[in-house]
Amino acid sequence: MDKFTIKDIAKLAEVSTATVSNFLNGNYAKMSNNTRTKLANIINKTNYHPSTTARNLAKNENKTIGVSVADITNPFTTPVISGISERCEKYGYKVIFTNSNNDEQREIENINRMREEEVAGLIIDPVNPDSNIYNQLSNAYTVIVDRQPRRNVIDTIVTDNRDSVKNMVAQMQANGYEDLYFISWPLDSFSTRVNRYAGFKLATNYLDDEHLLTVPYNTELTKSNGFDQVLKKIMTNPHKKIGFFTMNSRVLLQLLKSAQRLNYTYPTDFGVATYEEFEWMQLLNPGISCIRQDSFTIGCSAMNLLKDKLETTFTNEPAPQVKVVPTDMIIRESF
Amino acid sequence: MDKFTIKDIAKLAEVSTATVSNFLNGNYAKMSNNTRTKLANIINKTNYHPSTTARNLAKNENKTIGVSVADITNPFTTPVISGISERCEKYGYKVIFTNSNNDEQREIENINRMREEEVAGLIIDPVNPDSNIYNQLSNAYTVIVDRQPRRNVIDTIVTDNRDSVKNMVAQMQANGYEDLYFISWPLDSFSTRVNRYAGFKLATNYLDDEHLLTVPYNTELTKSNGFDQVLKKIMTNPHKKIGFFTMNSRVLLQLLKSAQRLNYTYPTDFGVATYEEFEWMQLLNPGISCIRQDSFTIGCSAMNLLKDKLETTFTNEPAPQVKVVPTDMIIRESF
DNA sequence: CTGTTAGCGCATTCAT
DNA sequence: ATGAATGCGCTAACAG
Repeated sequence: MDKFTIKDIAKLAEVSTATVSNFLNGNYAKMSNNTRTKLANIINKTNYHPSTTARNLAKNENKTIGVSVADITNPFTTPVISGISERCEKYGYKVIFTNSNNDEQREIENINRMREEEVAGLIIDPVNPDSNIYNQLSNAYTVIVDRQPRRNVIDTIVTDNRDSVKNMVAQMQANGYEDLYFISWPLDSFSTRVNRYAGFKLATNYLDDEHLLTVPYNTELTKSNGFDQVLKKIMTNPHKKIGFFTMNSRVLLQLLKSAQRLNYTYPTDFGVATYEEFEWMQLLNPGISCIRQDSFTIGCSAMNLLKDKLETTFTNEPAPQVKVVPTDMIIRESF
Repeated sequence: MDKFTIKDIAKLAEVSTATVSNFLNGNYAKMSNNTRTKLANIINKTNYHPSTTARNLAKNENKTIGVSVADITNPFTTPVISGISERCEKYGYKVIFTNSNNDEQREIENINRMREEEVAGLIIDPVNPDSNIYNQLSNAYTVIVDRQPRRNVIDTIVTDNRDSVKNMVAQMQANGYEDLYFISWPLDSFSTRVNRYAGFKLATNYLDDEHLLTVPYNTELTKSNGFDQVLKKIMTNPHKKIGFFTMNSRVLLQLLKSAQRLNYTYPTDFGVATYEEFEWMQLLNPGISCIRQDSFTIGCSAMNLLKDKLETTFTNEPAPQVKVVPTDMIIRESF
């Protein structure tokens, strides 16, 4: 590629490198209009571009932020990345990505690698938000998205998990559904799942966990995994209108597949609603009521917040905050 | 973060910075075993990490590669990125991402920005592979994926578009389907679409384009856009078994939605197969026969190739090649 | 307004 | 086997 340096430009323009540097940094006050236009011309003609590497070294700063995502194949992730990228571009940051592939060890390595490479800030979609690797990270330069740590030491951007579920389930109740079930992958301590379930309990007032149904994570849809039995048992219990809320679209897929095998249909035999919305849901007839989360906005918010933290100097560090991004409730004909 | 430099380490170990540098670069031959272990200890204890920025500047190299994707929300893209990332990690490259959002202008800006930032190489999933921006790029440091330029000047990794469609359609013919249609977004000059259609014609030997049905790009599934009429007309033509091949999953969605509205079902009223496979297809009953492409491998191959190009010095530049990544044909019950 | 100069953190001859 | 010196391309005082 081009081999021009600031020296070459200085020589061509018959000025010093300092003047060129000033020009590059927009300090036009420090030069005559004459040299300013001359420089502009030369730089334009030579197609010269300052080396970011050298610049970073000299200024001892690095305008790149590092992103670690838990699982890039998770459809939730893509819009988040998209939001982050767009923001970074706008703010003049570069962004480097790593994928943990749901592997906690891998995540640790990735984060460490990025830190060693002196990124200015970190945005993390954590595999396990309660991992203690985050304790070594400073809230001054990192933001967590999606999954929320139990002990909050770092700013976190999450979607409205609890209240949106609560509202949707309340809606189901308003439509006469009395026997409600929350279907989810194992809750473990994933805040997304836990909070969605919390919303469910808030609406239903169930005291125990009898209405929490779990299906195994990442299983083949073609196999029943015993869920068929569970479903069958529930469905043969005829006193009340039965409704299901699924924790995400892949769980919904499990439920529908199971129902298909057992020949149950909605909204006749049961009502259903889900967290998440995807294009393929439009194929389903009747349409599925769902909670649409705005992942793109989550990405944007994360970067906005990070930029603020990076570029403002606080006299005293503010307490870590949790920002909740609102969702849309889409009502269709599934209950 | 840490403020240790190579000087500090040198001082602590009572050696010169040169020795430390040699240690860091694995030139153990140039020092005694004694200083080697001493250095190892100190570096370990101080948690010192050399500055990649300074290193890059000194060596005048930059181990990061730039990736430009046409549309990050395209489900094809995610596994490609995943493959690239994984490879980069393995080979010790960093990777920076940009999203063109299907905007050619934006893509140009992104690519230029990355070039200015002195990335070592470029992997491009192009918005418009025939754009002349690629003429300014050297085949020495760039690889194109997915969409294939008509005039090939840069190495390209694509999925097996033509032959896999040909084979699938031949399969449909073997099952007795005689009136076959290829449904696609407008072909324009997108190589993916063009090549898939070429495969279709190869199998069917249709001479004209009467059996090419196009649906508008990115439309709401809930609207018919006139496709319902087209479908209806075809379906009322009863002499032969009718079969459809859809160019990708989103087009499949269009077809199925339309069929749903008109109350046609497969494989009774028509047979169908599609390019691409996604998880939600498992919901469809009967199952849809499809061509599964290995996007992850495409990403890996792209990075493999790029690494080769970057790290080997050619006496004479080899001619640009097109690498075709094979697909899987999944036969289910949709025809 | 413009030029001189001393770093930024590291790699790399060339001596010793 | 080790060290001193020089430079990578740029920025930021400080002089003038």
